[in-house]
Amino acid sequence: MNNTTEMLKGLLEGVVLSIISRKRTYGYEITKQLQGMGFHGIVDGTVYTILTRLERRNLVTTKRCIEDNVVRKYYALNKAGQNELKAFWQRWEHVSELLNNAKEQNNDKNHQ
Amino acid sequence: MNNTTEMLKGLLEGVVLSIISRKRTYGYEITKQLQGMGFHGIVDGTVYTILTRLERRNLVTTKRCIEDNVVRKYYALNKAGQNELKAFWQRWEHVSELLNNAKEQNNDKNHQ
DNA sequence: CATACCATTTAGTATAACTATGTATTATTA
DNA sequence: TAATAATACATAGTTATACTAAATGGTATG
Repeated sequence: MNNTTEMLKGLLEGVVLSIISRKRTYGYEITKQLQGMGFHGIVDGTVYTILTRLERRNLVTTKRCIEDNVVRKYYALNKAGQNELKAFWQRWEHVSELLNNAKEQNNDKNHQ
Repeated sequence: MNNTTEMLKGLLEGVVLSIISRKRTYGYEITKQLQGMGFHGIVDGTVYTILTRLERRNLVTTKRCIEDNVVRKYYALNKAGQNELKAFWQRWEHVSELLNNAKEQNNDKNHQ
């Protein structure tokens, strides 16, 4: 496990919600998108556990479809998922502001 | 448990390191400082578990002192702790950039 | 026909924050 | 002075999340 893992807790799920909100998609593609967005260490197993969780919490609708000649499980946000995504970004705004303030204070101390 | 808890995982420890780096301090005071910085839900039990962890990992030096007529356990960063703090802010820079990019993409989708 | 890629599932592990409770001392105040 | 609040620390147990690792099966390609 790399040292950014703990920092991703509570964040990765939100990013996955965000990806699904853009267009209906499926696990394997989400994994590739995350990697393309810079989340390099994330493997498919991690994404599938998040998707299972989102489904269990009724934040997404799912549908198995055949596309490009393969069976895929497609995910889309329902209303509760959209609300959760909105709430996630609000939490992020709040928490990242607190962290950036803390970092500022840290810099002040080290440069005066 | 409130819904920012998971988001604080991997962050709170870094903020505590940051607080200790400013001046030698102790658990109870760190708790009050965190609350003053906007981390309102954090209680002393949480802070003490973090401090125990930092000690176990040899990131801090500790010393029991009598000040203001009470016994306190004072913490200070050692060299490893300073390095860890530096690495923590680097991780934060990296992860927060990824998250802000994801948020941007999310906004793009919703406003065009 | 072997290999790589696409696609999903899940049991088990590690870690971190939180809950809840207990202990003990010092300060305040009714 | 007895009760209460505030200061200060410790820790066992709970919950939640990301990760590991292994398994399954289909499709494309050389």
